[in-house]
Amino acid sequence: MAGRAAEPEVIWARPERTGRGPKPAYTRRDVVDAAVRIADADGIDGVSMRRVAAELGCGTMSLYNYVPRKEDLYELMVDAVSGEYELPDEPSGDWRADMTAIAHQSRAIMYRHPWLPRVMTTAYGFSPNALRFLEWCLGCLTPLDAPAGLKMQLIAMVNGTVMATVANEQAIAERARGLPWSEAEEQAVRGAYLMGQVTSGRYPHLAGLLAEAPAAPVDPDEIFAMTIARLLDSFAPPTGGTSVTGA
Amino acid sequence: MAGRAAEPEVIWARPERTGRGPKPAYTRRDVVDAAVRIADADGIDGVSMRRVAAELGCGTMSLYNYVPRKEDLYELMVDAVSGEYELPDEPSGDWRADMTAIAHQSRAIMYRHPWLPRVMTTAYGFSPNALRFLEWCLGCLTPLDAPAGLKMQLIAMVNGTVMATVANEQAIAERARGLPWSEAEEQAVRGAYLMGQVTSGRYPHLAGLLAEAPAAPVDPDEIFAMTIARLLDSFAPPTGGTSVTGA
DNA sequence: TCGTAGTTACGTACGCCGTACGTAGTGGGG
DNA sequence: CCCCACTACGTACGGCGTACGTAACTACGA
Repeated sequence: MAGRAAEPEVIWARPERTGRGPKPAYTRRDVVDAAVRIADADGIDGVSMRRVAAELGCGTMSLYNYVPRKEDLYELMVDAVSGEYELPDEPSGDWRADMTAIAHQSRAIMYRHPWLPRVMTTAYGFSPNALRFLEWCLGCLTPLDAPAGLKMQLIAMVNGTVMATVANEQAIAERARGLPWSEAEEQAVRGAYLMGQVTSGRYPHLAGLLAEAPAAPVDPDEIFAMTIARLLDSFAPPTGGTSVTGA
Repeated sequence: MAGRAAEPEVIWARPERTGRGPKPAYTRRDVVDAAVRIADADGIDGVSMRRVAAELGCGTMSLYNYVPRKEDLYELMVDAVSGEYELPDEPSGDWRADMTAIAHQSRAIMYRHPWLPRVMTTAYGFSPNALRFLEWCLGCLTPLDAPAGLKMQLIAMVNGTVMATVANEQAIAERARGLPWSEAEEQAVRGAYLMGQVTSGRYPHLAGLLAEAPAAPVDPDEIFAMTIARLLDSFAPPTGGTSVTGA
């Protein structure tokens, strides 16, 4: 008989081995790493059980000894890259600085793994590294005098904002994968349509915006930093000093 | 010969009909509505070309007369439900009120169509209704004295926040679709794992948070309203009056 | 010590999926 | 009026997730 029956369980609670039987050729981590490599290279849709097995050099169905369902593989992938956070031993005491640093780390991780935002909308939960991350964030926020619920909101909003930002920045690139034509063609064709619409006169405000835009070429990093700063301000306005609202 | 060759194009620029030949049995809108009905009922993964055709009562391949690729169907679906925004003829003049109303409409739409957040991370672009929405938002923001780029950031952040919020609230329900067990079992099993971890002592801050939580049962609507208010504050702090920071 | 039960490995097969391609029939424009 | 662009759609291909069966292997209880 093959792997155990499908029953309600969380992948994190399932032991990788029980001790009996032949030694497995790989570890669960090997499988996940292979999947992450494929997703980084070819996008998340390139991750199929057959492809992962090929990458590993084993039979497709052998994977089911390590991972009960593909959904669990996704969760394991998210957890694996969540392990890339480098969290100091102790928070600095400046919660704004700590949260800003965390946000930048999140962004860097999502740039390394552009499939993350998409997968996280379905396969995100309280994985070990998610708990580690959450615990760290709460630690950073101890200096902030606020009820626990508010701290959770802050963390959630920072995360959500980073996700939305990166997803937005990389939308075209990610979408272009597996299209019958190139990314450049896609971008050109979409840009042409947008221009046609805007110059049609039906969207005066939008036209005004686009007319103004080229005058101010923007730096994504700067925008990101400003966005996060503003977000943190909204939870605890900086005591005196200049506002970040203006440009 | 069947439908035209695959070439770079935007679905919005492709005419639905050219005039020649027999009258189509359906409209592009019929196809999209059928897809939306299925997604609402069975989740986005229930939307397959075969299923949509069955819903419509036609052959599978007939759909390709209306929609060149499935990806385009997704974009059409997003645009269709984006048409559910009810936008007055003129902004009220109070941009905070207008943007708050928009955010609540967005949330309502995403509750009606829980698949939206997931699909929007890949299939979102400058569709007609997206342009209409954007134009409206920019109109609402004319009273706000800020550079165009900042207004775009504001709009993007409000949208992103709504998406992240709803996606988070509905994560378990959406994930449970197509699982080999029930949503209740899923939730129970995940809750049990979480409890086990938190009570292990490895996550003191998190434990403290959970100990505090049941004392303050939360109203999602209220949290959402507060989050949006805070977000808007961060772009233009209310002139005098109480801060919304505290709970 | 040894049988056996639990495990690993993996080939085969089923029912889905998106969609390329071919064919038949229809009706508007030159 | 007739041609041909167009609609409708059946068939088929290559891919997917994974249920199930079989064979080899090894740690443990008797």
